[in-house]
Amino acid sequence: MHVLAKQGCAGMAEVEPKTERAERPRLSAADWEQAALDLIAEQGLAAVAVEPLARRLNVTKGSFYWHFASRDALIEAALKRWEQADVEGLMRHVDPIEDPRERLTQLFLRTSHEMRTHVIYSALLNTLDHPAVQPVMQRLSLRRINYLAVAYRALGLSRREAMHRARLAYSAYVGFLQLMLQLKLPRMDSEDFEGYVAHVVAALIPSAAV
Amino acid sequence: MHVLAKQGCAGMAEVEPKTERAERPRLSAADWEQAALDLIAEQGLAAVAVEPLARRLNVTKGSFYWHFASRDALIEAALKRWEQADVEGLMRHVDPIEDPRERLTQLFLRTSHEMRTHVIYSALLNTLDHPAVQPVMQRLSLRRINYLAVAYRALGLSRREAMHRARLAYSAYVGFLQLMLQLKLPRMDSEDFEGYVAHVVAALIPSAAV
DNA sequence: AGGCCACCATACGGGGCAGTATGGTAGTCT
DNA sequence: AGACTACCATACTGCCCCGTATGGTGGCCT
Repeated sequence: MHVLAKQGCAGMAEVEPKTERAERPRLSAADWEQAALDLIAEQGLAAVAVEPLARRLNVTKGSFYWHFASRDALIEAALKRWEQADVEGLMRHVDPIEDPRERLTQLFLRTSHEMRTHVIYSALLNTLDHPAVQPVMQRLSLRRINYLAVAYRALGLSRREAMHRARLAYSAYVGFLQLMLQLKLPRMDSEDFEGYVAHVVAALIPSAAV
Repeated sequence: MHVLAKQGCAGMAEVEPKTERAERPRLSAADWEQAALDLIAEQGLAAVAVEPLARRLNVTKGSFYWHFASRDALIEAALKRWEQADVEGLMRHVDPIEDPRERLTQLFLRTSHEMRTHVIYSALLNTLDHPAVQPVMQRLSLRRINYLAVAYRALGLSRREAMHRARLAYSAYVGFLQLMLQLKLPRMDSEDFEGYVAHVVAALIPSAAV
């Protein structure tokens, strides 16, 4: 019966280069969180169900409930991980830029290219009815909008103007995400896309005239 | 132990003539479609389930399956009805306006005030994975974007500029809907809201300088 | 008046997922 | 080597919804 003859005896038993099969995954909580985020990016939070997720990882839910108390616990952990990574990305790559106009421009350009965190953001926008999602998305969105408003203020706009412009820019961001990633409007080719981004930058970042 | 003494034995136990109870609704297919749209506006398409909907209308699903072959059949019918009404609204109130700048401005202002159709639009944006929703939303969105592009062309923009500006304006529309209706960002007071709309109009509609 | 039919209730079977209980196995430490 | 523990499988209950089958009732027509 036992077919593990070729398995345990070969000294250190290297990681089975061949038979693929089960691979003995041995998952950790972080693996589940990562898999959940992947699933959110691909199919939305609604697709994050325990049993399908377990099937995807070639285990059963008996495994899952060892690592997490419930589905919601997994979701909260995954969201926490994602939010943390998102904030760090902003602080590392954009915030150091001194000139506010350059900072805004780079923020727009960066956002238009880096995808993963925005794909998840877009997917989560469709599940705001979930109690764990709402507060995370609200924090994150307000933080970003305020970040924009501060930059616009530094460009010389009044408080109200800066706030309005920040809202407008962020709305355009959110809407574009939804139109492209969820609604799947006919995908623009690379050239057209760059043209659009340039248009947005020109339209939403006040010109040099102070 | 058994407390059902007062329950089963009372002869025929008439249907309670006094408590007004059911009101004898006698529903039609249109009633179901309307109720479905109401539910979508309130809680999204996912909440449109046969049994809950029937409870809401004080009937059982026995009634539903007389009018519709399936849940999806109801959804398709409701979406068709909604799309039709949306198109008619545009054609009746905005399209007659001659001057393109005035037409655009009125389109923005109207959109910012009339709510029902946009609430449904926003809710449906969260359920684009549903096969019946995707095509409707795609048609409707493309139609609106092209409508904007035509108006921008009439204002003197080039083809590409007009298309980009239309995409931007529509993205701002979609994003603002999501931020306000789904994410429920702190509701702006009426004055602030009007200020925002004015800001958007000023930023997205080219000034008189041709 | 009697019947037809639109509309509805009741009851049932089935499926998918959440969560629990409990037993199994493989790696590690001593 | 034996025990301990981390990780996983199996099997079960329960809930909620979809869809079907079938029987009931009231308004309308002739």
